[in-house]
Amino acid sequence: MVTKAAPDATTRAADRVLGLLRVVCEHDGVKLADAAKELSLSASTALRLLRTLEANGFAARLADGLYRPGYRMVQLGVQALSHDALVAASRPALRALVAGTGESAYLSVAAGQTHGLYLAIEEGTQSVRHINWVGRTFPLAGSAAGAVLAGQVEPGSFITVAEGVEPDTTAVAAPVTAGGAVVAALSVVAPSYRATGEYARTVGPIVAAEASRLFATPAAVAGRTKEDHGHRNFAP
Amino acid sequence: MVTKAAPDATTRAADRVLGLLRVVCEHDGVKLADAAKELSLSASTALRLLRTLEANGFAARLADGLYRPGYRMVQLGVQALSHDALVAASRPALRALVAGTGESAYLSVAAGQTHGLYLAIEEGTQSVRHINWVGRTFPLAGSAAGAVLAGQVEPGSFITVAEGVEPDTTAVAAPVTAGGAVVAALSVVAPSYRATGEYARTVGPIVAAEASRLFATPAAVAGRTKEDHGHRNFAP
DNA sequence: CATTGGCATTTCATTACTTGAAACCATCAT
DNA sequence: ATGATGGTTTCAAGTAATGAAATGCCAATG
Repeated sequence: MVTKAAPDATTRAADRVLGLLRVVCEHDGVKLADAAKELSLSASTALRLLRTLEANGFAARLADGLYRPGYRMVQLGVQALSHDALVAASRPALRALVAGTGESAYLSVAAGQTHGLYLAIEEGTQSVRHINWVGRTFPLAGSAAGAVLAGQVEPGSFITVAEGVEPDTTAVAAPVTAGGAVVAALSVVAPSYRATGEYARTVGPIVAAEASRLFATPAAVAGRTKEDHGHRNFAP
Repeated sequence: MVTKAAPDATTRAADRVLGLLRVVCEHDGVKLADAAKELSLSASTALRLLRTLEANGFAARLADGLYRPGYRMVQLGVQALSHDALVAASRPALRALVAGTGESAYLSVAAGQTHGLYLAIEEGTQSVRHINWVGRTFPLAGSAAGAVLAGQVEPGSFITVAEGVEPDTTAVAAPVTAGGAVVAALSVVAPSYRATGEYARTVGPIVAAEASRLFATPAAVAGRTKEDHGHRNFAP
């Protein structure tokens, strides 16, 4: 059981600097005035806090005057990623999907109301394969993984989307659940020219099985079996 | 030119909460008393700030009472990673290394005084290949990439380490420089049984060439040619 | 069972730090 | 030159942040 933080026991200045950190990371370059406006802060307050982020390496201000994530964010973020239970648990499943289908396999989670985010990737083995990267975001609307993350796919089943948010690709996705909640999507993406005929009917059950198995095999979460991942929700 | 933050223009509470965020992310579970001690804060102050991190999703306190990185850290961290100029620039080089050697290729940066961190990975194409993951840390001492990051390898050349920090592997690494400083290491890691005879003499120059080329080809940093990466230093 | 030690959490008086409005500065377009 | 926009600095006010001390909780031990 995750202990809940007391709702009123936060520190205002700390809240504010963390809010700015989120704003900076969610934009590919944000200017002072926009960051301040987004959090309803005065420009001088936002400037001071952004300077604090800079001094601690969490943000960087480049020549164009825009603030971007600093090296600390990358460093600590990917370290956190590598220790993440969901990502660790997904690795065997992703490898199995590549081995079983030859196509690229992904783990993704919701990131905000409208987008998802790729957290873990195993590339396919074919010469022509879908290419992707950790950290890339995609629209929930119109994508197979998006439908899964929006709760539109029953656990144990799968969805196929051809020519969804990316041209010339066909995606098959299934929900990863923990404690009855959808916490991630497991998906396989192939060039559409290869995803013909019985493709979905062949690949779908494989993806759904791996997704169902993700938190059902104690060995897949070795060392962390006592944690209740149902409370690990990546959506805000 | 990166504008430097004024050294004395930070906000104390914000500094402190960011320091705690760093501490939480650098440990695989830290307890309140240790986090407080590490930053010389009183326990009550640390508790309040850790609760602020929790409330904002940057930290999570699980049943064992230890604080760990929260979903926000993973989410924003990997988004920052995906937008990172160094990682973006390395992608073609990593792919070229895999295409040219068949072995797994990595981009890594220094993370602290004693360790490095894998930021980008392209897996080799062989059935038996080196396996790794984004966010994994490795000791600088005794590793090929570590020697590079410690400045022990001339730009344009390479280093080979057999049976270094990982058994049964041979690593070849070369420095990525920007503005005259070593900002990252590009490396190829193979099972030692394949890295025999002329392996290093064949692979070394390929790695060194790709590393040298990383910030020398305008096309590799499309859209960001105006930034001076020499000031983008990932080491603390 | 009671006691002890270690750690977490709450309380509260103090004041230092945070804040935002206003003034000032810098840049660019007309 | 002027005006608009955005960034930066200044400073007075008061509240938010703080840490010491008290209290609570839990596990280990006798």
